[in-house]
Amino acid sequence: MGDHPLSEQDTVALIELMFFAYRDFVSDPDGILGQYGFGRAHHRVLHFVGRDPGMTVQQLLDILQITKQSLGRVLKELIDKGYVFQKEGETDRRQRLLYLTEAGEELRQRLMGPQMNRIRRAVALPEGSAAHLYRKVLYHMVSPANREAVRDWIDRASLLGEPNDGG
Amino acid sequence: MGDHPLSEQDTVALIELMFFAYRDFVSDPDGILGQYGFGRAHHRVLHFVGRDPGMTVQQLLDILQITKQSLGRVLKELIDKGYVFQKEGETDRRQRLLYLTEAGEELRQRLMGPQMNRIRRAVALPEGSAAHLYRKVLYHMVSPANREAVRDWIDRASLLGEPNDGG
DNA sequence: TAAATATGTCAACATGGCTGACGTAATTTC
DNA sequence: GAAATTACGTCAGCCATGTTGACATATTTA
Repeated sequence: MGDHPLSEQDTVALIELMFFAYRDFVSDPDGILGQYGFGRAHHRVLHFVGRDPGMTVQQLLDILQITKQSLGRVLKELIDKGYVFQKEGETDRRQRLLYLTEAGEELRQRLMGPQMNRIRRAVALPEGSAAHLYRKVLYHMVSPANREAVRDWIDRASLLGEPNDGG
Repeated sequence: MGDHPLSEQDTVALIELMFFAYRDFVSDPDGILGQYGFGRAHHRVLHFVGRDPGMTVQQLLDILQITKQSLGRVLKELIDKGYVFQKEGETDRRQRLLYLTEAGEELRQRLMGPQMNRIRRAVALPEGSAAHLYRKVLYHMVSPANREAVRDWIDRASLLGEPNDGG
């Protein structure tokens, strides 16, 4: 069971579904972002900073895997418009620890809402453990070299646990 | 079973895995594309034209959901470099039906290879019907308004079935 | 004290989206 | 048969977001 590889046809269908699903998945927040003059890059920053308040700029760069120059632009805009603020590190004063303002956390929740609904609907299938399998499959889609970082992130962020949600 | 919604934590983990997985999934072909002076947009065109040879420009636009101007640029490059060619429609001579050249089909296969491997590895889990569930979940990630088009595409392309592979 | 680290910034460039406008050939409709 | 619509192409300019390379500053580490 699950021993022989997936057929060519089924595999191609999954490749294409990856394209279609991601396309629609990221379309959810786009309309909202437009109202603020933001783009997807801003969304990513809001999301990850909100998940791990006090993270360093370097940690964010590692997660996003973009250059600091790319990050710089969107981060500056988010700070200027009052959605993110920085605090000097206590142990290491070179660091500029990242936090969301109240407006930032509100926006983050607003952006996450439709994506959570979409995920929940997609996973709410009759076949029992769809969510578990789906998660496992997506995890194995991540490149082996990145899996430890991703696992660490998910585990850590889960421990931190939506700080502004559970109180 | 699967009755109550997914927990906040689990849902957020899936949202993030969607980001990480897609990021790495599309990274596979990027290196190859660079050798040809192409980008992801070229890949999409190669893929879908190869899946449905003789498709019209408008059909391709509907699949990709981009403007004809955006498509125009990459399509022109693919034609100029000899990976795609056009044929006047027989019943409607306004149409420029799209086909891959041999080089185009070769490149398409080369780009698809690592993604197929990645999908197969990700889906080859002990839990029996992982592939089926994963596909179902991804399908339900597509916006309802787009599901009929996506289902039609997958079904039709599956019927056409990788023309340059099975003979 | 010297080297490495964390961060910021300036400049230039590439990709791939977008809108708006215009043109041509072919088909369809009235 | 004239008019409207359709399929496609193209020019021009704009925007978002990625890139590289270079340089500066403050702080920590060796």
